[in-house]
Amino acid sequence: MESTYDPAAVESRWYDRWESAGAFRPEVNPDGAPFCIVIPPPNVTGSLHMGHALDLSIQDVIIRRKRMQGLAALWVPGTDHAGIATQNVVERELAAEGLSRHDIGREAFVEQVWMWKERSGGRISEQMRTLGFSVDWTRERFTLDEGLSRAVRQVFVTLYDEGLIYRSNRIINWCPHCRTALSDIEVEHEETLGELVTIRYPFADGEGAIEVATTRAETMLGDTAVAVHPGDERYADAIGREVILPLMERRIPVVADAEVDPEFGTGAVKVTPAHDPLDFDIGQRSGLEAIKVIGEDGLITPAGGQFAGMDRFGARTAVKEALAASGALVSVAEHTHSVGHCSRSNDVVEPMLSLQWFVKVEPLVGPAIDTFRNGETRFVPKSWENSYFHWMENLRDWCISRQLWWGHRIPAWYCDACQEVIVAKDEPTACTACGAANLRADEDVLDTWFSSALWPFSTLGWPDETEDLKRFYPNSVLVTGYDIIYFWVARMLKMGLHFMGESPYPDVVIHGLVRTADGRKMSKSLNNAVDPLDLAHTYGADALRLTLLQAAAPGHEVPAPQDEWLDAARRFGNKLWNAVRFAATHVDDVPRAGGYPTDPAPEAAWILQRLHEVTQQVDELLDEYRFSDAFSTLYAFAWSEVFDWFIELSKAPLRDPDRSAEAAAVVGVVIRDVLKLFHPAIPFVTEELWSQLVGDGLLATAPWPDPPAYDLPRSMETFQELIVAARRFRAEHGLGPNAELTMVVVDAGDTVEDWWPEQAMELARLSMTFGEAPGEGHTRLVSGKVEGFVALGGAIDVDSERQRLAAAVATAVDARDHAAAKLGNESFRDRAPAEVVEKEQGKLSAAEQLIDSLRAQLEELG
RNA sequence: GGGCGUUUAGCUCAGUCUGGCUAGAGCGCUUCCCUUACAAGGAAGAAGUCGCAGGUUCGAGUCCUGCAACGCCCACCA
Repeated sequence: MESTYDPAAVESRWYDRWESAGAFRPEVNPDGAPFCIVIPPPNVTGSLHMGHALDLSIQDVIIRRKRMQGLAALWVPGTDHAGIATQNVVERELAAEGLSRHDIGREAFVEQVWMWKERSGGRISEQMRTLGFSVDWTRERFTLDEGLSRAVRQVFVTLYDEGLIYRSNRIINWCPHCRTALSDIEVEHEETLGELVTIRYPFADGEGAIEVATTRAETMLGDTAVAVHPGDERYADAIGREVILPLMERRIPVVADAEVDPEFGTGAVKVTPAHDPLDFDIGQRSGLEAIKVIGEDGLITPAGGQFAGMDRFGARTAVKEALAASGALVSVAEHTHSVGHCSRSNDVVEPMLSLQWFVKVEPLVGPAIDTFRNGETRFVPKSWENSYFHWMENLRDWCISRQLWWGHRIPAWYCDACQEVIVAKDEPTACTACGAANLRADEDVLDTWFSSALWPFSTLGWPDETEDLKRFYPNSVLVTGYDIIYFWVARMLKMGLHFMGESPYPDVVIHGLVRTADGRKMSKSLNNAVDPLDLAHTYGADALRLTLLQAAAPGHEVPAPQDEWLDAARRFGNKLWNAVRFAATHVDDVPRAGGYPTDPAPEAAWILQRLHEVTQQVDELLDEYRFSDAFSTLYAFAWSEVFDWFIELSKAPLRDPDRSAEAAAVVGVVIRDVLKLFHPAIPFVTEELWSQLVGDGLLATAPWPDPPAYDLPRSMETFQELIVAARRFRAEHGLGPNAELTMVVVDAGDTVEDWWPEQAMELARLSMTFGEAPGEGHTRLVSGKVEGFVALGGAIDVDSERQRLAAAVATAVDARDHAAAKLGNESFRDRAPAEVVEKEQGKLSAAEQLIDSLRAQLEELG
């Protein structure tokens, strides 16, 4: 073995071996209970970002541990066709050649996207392999593959037949850039400083006027009424009269509607039913015409009169100027309000009347809430329930049709002869109503999230009754960032409960988003994103994974990996490497599992007991999805107990022919279990080291450790003896911790001559400086047998020793006073639990003793 | 306009649910040590009025109330 660990060389050689051994298939544990995670499918044409690296590292820890625990662990990989995102990418490519998708036509365009998908779609899976994620590639799925498309059509048709999918003319969010409708959550609201324009609408009978305010002046071209609150006395006379719409010179009525807030602005609102949801509702109630003045292209329609053909923002200015010129403009004031932007193109979204397909969500919401209330499903951390409930209870129907070409075609056909709408899984040959043969297929595709919502069961083969579906639905846990709870998690729950009758998973683990050092979201557009593959290249995939896992505390945002942390994680790999290198020179034949000694030497019993405790702790923490705590605990145990302590303690026994076999066995077993415990987090280096130390099969499929507990009387007794002896020794010689004091423990019968001078170096190696007490300073147990001490040398720095003692006295006095004050408090004595009072008394007397001894030492120093 | 989160050492964060040894970790910093798995290492050490103000309690970083700063989410503020 090399003396330093080279991640690049090691990491490149394991993934293929795992895969070809079938290690990631649930079939490796044929008798195990099923355990299943489906991957949140990344965009097929994208590449892995830091958020994926975190999300997938967490899932890999879960799935690898379950696999080692003997469960039939399945992690289903796959990708999402990502409708708008992917279509935009290919359209940009076309644009570079001066073409639009309309130039080449739908069929050719879709073919081009497929080609693009074939070209670049492998990138994600390549990156996942590089980072070591143990998914079952034989079960890989794509949201647009044949099986999932069948699932989508089945769901659509069923929901349509149940009346939960309908087609309707309503106000939707329209992105003029993408030229498609969007759902509510694809709109991002941004606080924007705009203008509040107040306009005077004169009454048609010539007496007076009514003033209305708007932030979108151009929409006034489509006004078909002015509305006021029915109880608003200021406008009681106005209701039922007509006003003249400036510029358009149209007579429009003043109507009453309870939704109008009399407190806002003038209390009168212009009504544009075709371009505002509230206005649309008012229009419905008052039977108003809806005039569409902004088109799908973002330009003013012919209905906009003289402004027709103008861009919507240009029209806003032009309308204001025209209003000013005609004297109808009352005022223009600065006004901050939130403006919707398309989450894909960032273009300003236009509310617009449009004929679209919707999912009626109300009947689906109840079960998706109850599943949490009755404990069938839970969020980890639980605090997400509140916002989830609040959000679910205020849902509006989900607009699912998109005017795109890349996606699942909506399975609807229209008969122009009799206006029949036919929704079916397979294309009908003739109208089911009138028998006409010429049916027109719906041009639109479905929202990408429609197919994602089916992912937990569609990937397992639904609607077919496959073995996988029976075995792995419900899944076991879902891991995702909070940013797609509404997009994805809520919809999976609704669909899973509706179609499978069971929650898709009992646990929903929500982690934070990866933040940059200054706490901002990482994003390509802000140009502050760090490519995880770059970091994996520099520090190793293991280092990246460990760093992310140590940062992932539940309920918190995840700070982006910083160079120092990554470096620390890489150094840990090196430390492990060297520990195994040491062990491998002393140990042969480490068993795959078991091999725990029944009557270990004291230092062995100590580390084995710690191994037992730490394994239990780590198991508990991982069961609670507390990855940061689990791996921090493990890291501290491995480094400061196993490497710094235990390996040092083992050196003497390993050299002693009588004890070396036993010591070697323990070293082998302990380090083997450390490798096992770390394997889910850092699979590459541990697998490599497993091959060096154990060499029996793959670590990836080795059994999870379950080390037994040990009693520690013998070693603890010895440990105490050692400390007592050290103290006595120092007291006798008037030495404090600042003394450069070196001591060793020698076996019974040994004499100084036996050890000195030939063994001087060895003694120095084994010797340690003793602190004042356990926990203060460091004390090492060098041998199970403590018989005496040998001083090899020593000196005291009187000044610093005096300073130290003085500070120690002050601290001890504080402690004593603190304890005394507590004990002097009557209610403390009366009401605190007895053991607490006892402890306090113990503290008091310990402090007093300590003060005495410290003062004595001070005096000795003079 | 609602809701949520955060505020603890120079930096990044645990600890708060379930109140109890004089508050912890990593990194950084100071001193010492290149000795046999590892200098990409080892040993020792300094460093915190736990955001502010009240309250409950024998006892508060932890529970309650208010405030402040920062961040996030939701919302048909015309």
